[in-house]
Amino acid sequence: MGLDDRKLDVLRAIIEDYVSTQEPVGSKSLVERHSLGVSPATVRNDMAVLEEEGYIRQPHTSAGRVPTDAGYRLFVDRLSKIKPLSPAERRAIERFLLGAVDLDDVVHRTVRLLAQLTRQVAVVQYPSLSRSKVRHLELVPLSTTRMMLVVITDTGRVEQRQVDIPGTLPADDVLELRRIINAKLGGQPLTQTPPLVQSLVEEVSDDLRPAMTTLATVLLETLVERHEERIALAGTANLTRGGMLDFAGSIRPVLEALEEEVILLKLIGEQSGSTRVSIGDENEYADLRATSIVSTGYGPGGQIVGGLGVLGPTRMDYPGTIATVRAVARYVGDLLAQN
Amino acid sequence: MGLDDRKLDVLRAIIEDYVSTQEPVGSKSLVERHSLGVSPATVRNDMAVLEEEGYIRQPHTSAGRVPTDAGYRLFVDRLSKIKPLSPAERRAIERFLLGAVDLDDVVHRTVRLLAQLTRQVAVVQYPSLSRSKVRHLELVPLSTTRMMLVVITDTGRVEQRQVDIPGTLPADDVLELRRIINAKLGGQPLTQTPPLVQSLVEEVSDDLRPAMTTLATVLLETLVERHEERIALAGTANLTRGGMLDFAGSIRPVLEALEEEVILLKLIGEQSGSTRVSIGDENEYADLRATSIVSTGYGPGGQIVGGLGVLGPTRMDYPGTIATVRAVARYVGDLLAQN
DNA sequence: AACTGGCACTCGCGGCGTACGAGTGCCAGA
DNA sequence: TCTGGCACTCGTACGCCGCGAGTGCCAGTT
Repeated sequence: MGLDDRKLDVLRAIIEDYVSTQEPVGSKSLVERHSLGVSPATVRNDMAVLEEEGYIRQPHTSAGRVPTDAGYRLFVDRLSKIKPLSPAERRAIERFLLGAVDLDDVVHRTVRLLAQLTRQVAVVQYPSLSRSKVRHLELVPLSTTRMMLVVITDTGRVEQRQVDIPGTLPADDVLELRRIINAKLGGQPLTQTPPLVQSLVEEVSDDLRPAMTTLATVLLETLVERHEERIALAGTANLTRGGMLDFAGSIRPVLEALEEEVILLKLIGEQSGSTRVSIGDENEYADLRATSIVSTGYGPGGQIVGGLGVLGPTRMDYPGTIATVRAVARYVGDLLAQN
Repeated sequence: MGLDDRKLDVLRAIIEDYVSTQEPVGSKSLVERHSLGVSPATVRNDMAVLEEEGYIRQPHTSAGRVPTDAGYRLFVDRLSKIKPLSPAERRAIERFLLGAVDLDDVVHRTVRLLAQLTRQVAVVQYPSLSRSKVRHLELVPLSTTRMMLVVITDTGRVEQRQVDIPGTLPADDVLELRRIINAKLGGQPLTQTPPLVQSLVEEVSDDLRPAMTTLATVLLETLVERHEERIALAGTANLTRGGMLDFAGSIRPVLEALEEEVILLKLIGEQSGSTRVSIGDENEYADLRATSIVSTGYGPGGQIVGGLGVLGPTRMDYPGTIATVRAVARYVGDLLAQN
C-alpha cells in the first residue's frame, strides 16, 4: 500500500480539477485533462486507494471524486508549489497601497486589496498594541476637569480616551504629568507598561497624585484591557460566489462568525512569521468547518506586529491564495517600515 | 373607485400577514385571521380594486396577493401607527449603550444594538465632520522633521495625520504654531475652516511660513477632502434570514453595495431630523431595489450630527423598525450630549 | 506484478404526466 | 352592496422512467 508518486499525481490532478470546475471529477475526464500516461482503469484503482486512505471521497455512488480536508492538507503540505505572482498582480498591489496617508488608510486599502486579489473574504488585524511601543503620550485639556489622553504607538496606531480629573488642574501641572508619563513610558513596549504605570503614581508630588491615579487607571484600561485589538474586514460578498454551492447551502453561520472580532482574532491575529493554512475541520469553530483560512503575520523588517489573511471555501486555490497573502503581507510590512 | 376605509383595512391586513408569514395571502385566510366583518368574496372584490390601483399584485394567477412597493408606501404613510417600544427593549438599549467609553465604542455598540433589535443590517455614520466644530488641535513632534497633527472635534471624533515638515522646527516654534492654529480654528465649524486655514499662512512670521503652509495643506486634506465620513456596519448575517426568499435568490449585490461606503453614506448619512423610509424601487441604487431603508438623524440636543438606520427586505416590520431606529437615535443623541 | 479493456451495475438527475388544492373572477340572489 | 356558489386557472408535489456518468471487478496482456 502507501502512496506512490502516481497516486499523488492523481490526487493533485483531482484537486486542481475540482477547484477549477467545482464538480466531482471522474477517472475518464482526469486522464483527458492531464497527461498521466495511464488508462482510466488504472486511475480508478489509484482512486480506490486514495479513498481508502481518506484523501478523497464520493458524494454518491455514481459520481466522481471530491477531495477531503485531509486531501487538501496533503496537497498544501507536499503537493503544491507556491505560484509566483504575475507582474500584473505585483503592480496592482503597489498601485493600491501607494498613497496611503495613515494607518487606517493602509489597513483599509490592504483589506480591500486582499479581497479583490484572492476573491475571498479578507481580514486584516491592526498592528497589535501588544507588539507596539509607546512613541508618545499626549494630554490635551478639554475643560478644567476633563482631558483627553492620546497614545501614539510606533506602529502608527492612535488610541484616545477622555478622562475626568478629580478636581481642577492648572496647565503647568498638565505639562508636568505629561513629561513624567512620557519619560517613564516612552519607547517602552506596551506589554511592559502595567508595572511602569503602577509606579507612575509614586513618582509625582502629593498634589498631583489623585490626577495621576486616575490617569494610570485609564491608561491600563486603554492599553491593556479594552478593545486592545482591531480588525478590518472586506469581501464578504465573495462568499456568495459559486452560487452558494459551498457552505452547505447557508452562508449564515459564516457571516455570523465574521462579525465576532474575537473569533477573527483567533483566526488571523498575532501570527508567527510563517504562513498558516487551516483547512475545514481543522478549524476549531464549528461554524467555519466548511471554510479554510490562509493567514500570515506582517510587520516592518523581520518584526511581526499583526496578522492578515483570507477566508474562503475549502475548495480554494491554495497555491495562488498563499502566494497573494504572503506578497501582500510583505508589501504592507515594507510600507510600515517606511514610517 | 377610490379607496374606502375597508379597502385600506384589507391592505393593512395583507401587509401584516405577509410580513409575518412571508407567503402570498388569500382572501379566505385573511378573513379568518382578521375580524373584517365581511366575507371572502367581498374581500376579493376589494383586492381586485387594490390590485388595479397598484398596491398589491399576484405572483401568479392562482396565488394570493403580495404588497407592492406602492402598497408598503401607503401603509407606512397612512396606515400604520408607530409601535411603542416594549420596556424590555428600552432596558436593552440602555444596558447596551451604558458604559461606552469613547466615540468608537458608542458607535460600535449602537450599530450592534440596532442590528440585534431590528434583526436587520444596521448602519451608523460617525458624527459628520461637516457638522462638527473644532475643539482642539494638537501638534505632537515625532522627530525633528516630522510631527503628528491631531484634530479633536466637539462630537468626540479624533482624526490624525502625520506631517513631514520642510526643514527642522524647534519646540518653541511648534508651540507657537499650535497656539495660532487653535486661536484661529478653535470652536469653528469644520465647514467654515477652509478660508480660515488659507489665512493661517499669512498670520505667521516668515521663518514659520513653510511649516505652516505644509500644515495648512494637510489640514485641508484631512478635514475636508479625504475620508471625511466614517461608517460602521453590523448584522449582515441577518440578510440570510428567511431562507434567502427575499432578494430574488441572491444577496450578493446587496453585500456588494454594503461594502461601498459612498453608497451607505447616501443612504443613511447626514439626515435631517425626521425619519426617512425608502422602499424598494424608491431607492436609487439598482442593487438595492429589493430592500428598504429606515434611517434617521441623531445628535446631542436638537442638533443633528450624523445618521443611522437599518436596511432589510422590503417585507419588513415597518412600524417596529421605525420605532426602534428612532428610539436608538434618541438614546445615542442623549449619550453624546453628556460629553 | 502492473496495467488495460471490457462489462455489468449503481444511482443521481432531468423530463414528463398527473392529481391536488389554494385561490381567483364572476354572477345571480339576498 | 354584500354574499354564496361555481367553474376555472395554474403552480406545486409526486411518481415514474430513461439517460449517462462513473464505478468496481475481472480476465487478459505486457
